[in-house]
Amino acid sequence: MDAALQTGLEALGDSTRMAIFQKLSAGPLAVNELAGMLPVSRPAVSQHLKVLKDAGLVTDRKSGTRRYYALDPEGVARLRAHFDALWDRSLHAFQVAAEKR
Amino acid sequence: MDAALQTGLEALGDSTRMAIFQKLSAGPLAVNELAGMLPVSRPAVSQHLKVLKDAGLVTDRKSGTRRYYALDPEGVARLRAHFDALWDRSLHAFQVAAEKR
DNA sequence: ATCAATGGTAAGCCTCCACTAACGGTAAGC
DNA sequence: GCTTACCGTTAGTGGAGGCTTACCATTGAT
Repeated sequence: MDAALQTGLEALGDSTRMAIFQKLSAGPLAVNELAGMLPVSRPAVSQHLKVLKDAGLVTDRKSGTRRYYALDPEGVARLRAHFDALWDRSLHAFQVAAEKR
Repeated sequence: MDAALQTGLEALGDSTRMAIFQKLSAGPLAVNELAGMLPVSRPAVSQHLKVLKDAGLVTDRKSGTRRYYALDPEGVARLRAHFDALWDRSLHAFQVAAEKR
């Protein structure tokens, strides 16, 4: 199958990680700020961010004692391409089946 | 948040369900046929199909003793729309952040 | 009516993983 | 120096869910 697609899916499959992703889609945020918006502790957020970073969906930038996380547009675009291909294949197959009638 | 997006994500987040989705993208299949292609038992496939059906990604059609499952183009299109909106928001936010520099 | 084929469901097990608590580490301010 | 703020990591735990086994229902064939 497609490893990148599967990795991205598993990364966003968890609801908390998806929430983090949504928050970051509004702009960069520090770990504490993220933890303040979510019903989980700060270490949990840290761990989720690690997963998102390993999946190439997020980048981090250190600023003083704080560390800001932001979406990685390259990783997002790559994942989007995989999804688009998946949708196309799926809907194309349905189109063929419909015409065969 | 967006419940439909979250439901669809959790549905496809599992690797086995994703595999089922991929198989069905080639055309309708019966439960036994799906189980034969996958390293899990038939009941497991049935349970996964139930989840996919509840998420609106799959439809079932009874034919004799067999039950054929197929992708639901409407549900797929709906999920795709949510994803597209998510990508757009994400990349737009990055664009804004880049111009602000 | 009996049997085979197909599949949905229940119960139980077991693994995985999300989460917290505790610790250590680094940077800024006093 | 000391303290405060912020963060990553580890160890341990609890719960969620994926899987199998067993059972039952339905359909079609003999």
